[in-house]
Parts: sequence; C-alpha cells; structure tokens
Amino acid sequence: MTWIPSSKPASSRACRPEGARMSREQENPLIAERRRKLDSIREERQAFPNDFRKDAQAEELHGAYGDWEPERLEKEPVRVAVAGRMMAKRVMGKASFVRLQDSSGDIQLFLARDSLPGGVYESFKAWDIGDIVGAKGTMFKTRTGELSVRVDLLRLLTKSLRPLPEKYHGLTDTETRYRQRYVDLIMNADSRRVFDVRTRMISFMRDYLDARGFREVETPMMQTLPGGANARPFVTHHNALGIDMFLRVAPELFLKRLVVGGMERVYEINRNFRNEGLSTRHNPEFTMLELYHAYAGYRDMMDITEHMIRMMATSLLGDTRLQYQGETLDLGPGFERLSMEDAIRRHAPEIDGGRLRDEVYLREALRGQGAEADEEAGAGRLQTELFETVAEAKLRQPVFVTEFPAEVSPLARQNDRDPFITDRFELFVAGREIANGFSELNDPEEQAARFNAQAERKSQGDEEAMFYDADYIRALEYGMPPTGGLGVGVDRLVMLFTDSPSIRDVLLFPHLRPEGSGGEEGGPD
RNA sequence: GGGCCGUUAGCUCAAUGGUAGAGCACCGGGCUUUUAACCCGUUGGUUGAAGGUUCGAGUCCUUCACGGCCCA
Repeated sequence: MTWIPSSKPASSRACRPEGARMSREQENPLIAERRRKLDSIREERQAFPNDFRKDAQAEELHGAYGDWEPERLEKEPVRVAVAGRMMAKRVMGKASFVRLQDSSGDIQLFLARDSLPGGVYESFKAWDIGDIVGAKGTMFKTRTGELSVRVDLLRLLTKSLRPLPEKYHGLTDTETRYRQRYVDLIMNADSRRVFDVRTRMISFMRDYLDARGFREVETPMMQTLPGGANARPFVTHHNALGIDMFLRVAPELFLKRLVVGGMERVYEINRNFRNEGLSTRHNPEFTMLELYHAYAGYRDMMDITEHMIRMMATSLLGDTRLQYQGETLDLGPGFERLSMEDAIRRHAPEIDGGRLRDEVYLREALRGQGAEADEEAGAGRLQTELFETVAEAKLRQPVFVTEFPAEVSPLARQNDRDPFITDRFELFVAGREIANGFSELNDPEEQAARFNAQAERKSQGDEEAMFYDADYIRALEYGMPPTGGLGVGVDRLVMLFTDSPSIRDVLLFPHLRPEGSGGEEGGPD
C-alpha cells in the first residue's frame, strides 16, 4: 500500500532545505506572530501612515504641567498630541496604561475603552510593545499623581516586528549594544545620555572657537600623501584617476597650508583614520579637533586647551570635578605643567634622572622596566618610550607634559635654548593622552630636513614614519607666520565627561569584526 | 599576536557527566487608576560552529568564530 503524502509538509522542519533562503528571523514565532498582525492591518488600511502630527514632547509636558494640581488640570483642560514608542503596556480589562517614549523622555497614556471610538480599544489590545503610536487627549493626573494623557484618539503609526529586550534588565549584552545601537538607544537611557553629552560637547567646542575668531574649515579626508602624524594609513583607490589614495591620518598639514594662505585662526572637527588595532581606547576612525592660531605658541595652546575644557565641564556638567571610573578628576584652575624628564624622575625614582639623554643608559633603563628598546631609536625616542612606560599611566589629574624630544616631534618647533626638545606638550588625564599641541615648525629648510629623516626611517621599514611632502614645504617657503597648533582627541574627552570605560561606548557605531565572518569561505586560491 | 573569561528560549539568567529550566516577553482567558501591574492556563531550544572522549556531553578534550578584560 502506498502512502500518499498530504499537500502540507509534515512539519516546518521538513521544508527547511528548500526554504534555506527564508530568513532565520521569519522562523522566529514571535516575529511571525507580529507579521501576521501586520498582514491583517494591511488588509484594513494603510499600515504605515504618515499623516499624524504631534504637538508636544514628553519632557515639555512634565515641565509645563508636572506641578499642576489635579483639580487645575480638570478645570483648565490641556489638549495634546503625542507620539512615540510604546515601551510598556498594562492592560486591566477595559482600561490600560501605556508608557510612551519619545526623544525627550516618556509620558504615560491612560486608555479607557469607553473614551475611545468603537473598536479602537479592542485593536489596541493586539498591539505590541515596541509599536509606534500617536495619541491625542487631555492631561490629567492618576491616583498616584503621575502626569498622564487621557486618550480619546489613538493610532498605530508603525508596527514593530521584532520584540524588544526584556523591560526590567533591558539590553546588557555589550556586543549587541554596539552592533545594534538602535536597540541600545531604545532601551538604555544612559546610552542616550552619553550621545547627548557628546553632541553638546562638540557644539560647545564650535561655539567656543567661533566666538574667539576661529573659522571652521574642511580639508581632504582622501589624500595622495598622508601626513601630519606617525601612523599607518588606510589605502583606497580612485578609479577615474587610476591612483591609490589614503584616508587621512591627520588634517594638520592642510590646516597649516591655510595659515600660510592667511587664515590666522582655523579649526576642523572631523574624523582621522589610522590603520591600527582595536581596543578600549582605539577605534580605526576617531574624531579630532585640530586648531591653528597664528602669532601664538604652545603656551597659548595650553591656555586654550585648559580654558576650553574647564568651561565645557562647567557648562555641561555644572562642575569642574568629575567622576571617572570611581576616580575624582578636577578640571579646575591650574593644570600642572611638567617636563617629560621631570615626569620620569617623579614617577620612577629608581631611574637616574641625570642620564635621561644617554642612549646607552636609556636602553638599559627600558630593559629594567621590561620594555623593548627599538634598535633604530635615538635618545629622544627612547626617552619618550621610557616616559610612556613609567609615567603615563600614573598621570591621573590633568597635567601638561612639556619638552617633548625633537626626534618624536617632526612638525614641532625646536626650543630656542635646548635643541634636544621642542616647544610641545601633551595633556594627560586619567593616564591617557587627551590633547597634543606645539609651536609649529615654520622654517621650511628645517622642516625639509625633518621630512628627510622621516623618509629615511620609512625606507628602513618604519610604516608609521611620514612621507616627504614637497607641496607642504613649498607652502612653508611662501612663509607661515609663527603659529601655535592643537589637537584634541574628542572621543577620549567624551569618555571622561560621560564616565565611559571604552571608546566604543562613545561612538554610535564602533567598528567590530563583521558578524558571521567565519561563515563564508574565500575563493579557490 | 599572547593570557584569562564568556557565548543556553526574543531578553535577563539557572542546570554533580544522567529527562534542558525560571522570570519577563509571546499566545488564550479574567480584570476601568496601573507603573517590573496582578491572577489562571499554554507555547517557545541546532545549549555559538565543527570534530572527539563516553553507555550517555550544555557540562570533559581539540579546533574555529565572535565578544569582554589584561598585556604587547
């Protein structure tokens, strides 16, 4: 006897091989359920309407009516139209409460079946957490005193097909928070706060500099010759020109060309790209503020750095003291200024402070600290490595470290009295470099010599060494006024201001390895 | 690149080498002032992937993928 199969597959599993192209999500019963709901909405009306307009934000409503007595709200009815994402839904038979979240905060909706047009309440019961709704009604206070909207018009504006994370614990998985930032932003108020602070910090910097006569400019992100920093560049390709190009590692050399051109105060806030590893402090693309000020020097740059950061803290945090990972940092007056050599002496008393320019001794001292000493490095690089090894992490409160060796500062002006060092500083806070500034080297012949030294290092295999930039030398030959320059690592500053342990917490879309990168095999090579 | 830790239901988490579970969410029912609403009843799993050891693996071993922390 022959078994005649029914037209329906025995189970959904049975048809999986044929359905391999069907997305995994579609097999998720929670999403399938929501798709069915969307289907039935489509049968009745336009499922994704765009004709609802709100006239109030949650936060405004709390600000305007939060302290009104319930009686006053009854006597002077306030009509509002609100819209947002339904984050909680509490159905109690013929009445319900909804927590509606919008970009400003949230507001509670009260729905009574008998106050809504016929059938609306029954439809609402099938809506899901995560759906986007619009509501009109009047303000009132509940029995527990919570400001709410008594709704008499309710519309589903966008159906959400994917279930949100659990309401109490929310989304905590770090990887998902970074990969699906949209979910993180929906679920985590602290994440929203971090990016709000970030936006306000960048606005503050623009306002601060604009008010002081600086002009914001944009210089090339794609360069034929990457320059301005010791870093490996990303390479890309221009098809029409048939040439490789580099994503910039810094805007520095272009901004200084503008100073040559007569722009005495310029700045740029934008991305730099460095082809290096990923860590809690490094993202391949990061945001930098760079500014150049003619007729100023590195001391002026320190003053600006300190003042701008302090004003930013006062304005945005209301205090110059901030908590960072359990540590109190004071951005108040008088950042310490300390030479690199003094920083080493202070934080490594075991090291002979009198021999910090002695190559042989520096190598010995580095080995003593368990650090590698570069074969090619001279005293300047070795001293800097020693500083980074013994002192950097210990610089907790804001401190300007000055007198960087010329060997590690190919674009900075040499000190008038001591040619070993340059008129350069870096600002350290919480053991991290936050800013870097110097009196710019504007002697074209000296700059050409420094580029040659860098090119020599590059030819010896140092991939982070700079290229010789002939056009930049040509620009300097027209004459660049004496100038101070400054770079501020915006992401790291945002980390400090928002108490974020990782740079990924302050980047909306930090770079991670691609999802499922192990799944696809390469070509037949 | 090295070391350590992690990956279980949509989310947050359990499970001596011996039948994969809970809460929330979902689905059905009840409930007109709740707020982690509540009560009753269901449903939901390729335990990151592939091998191996074992009568038996979420658990032990190997490799790989992704992530976290520390180091270079």
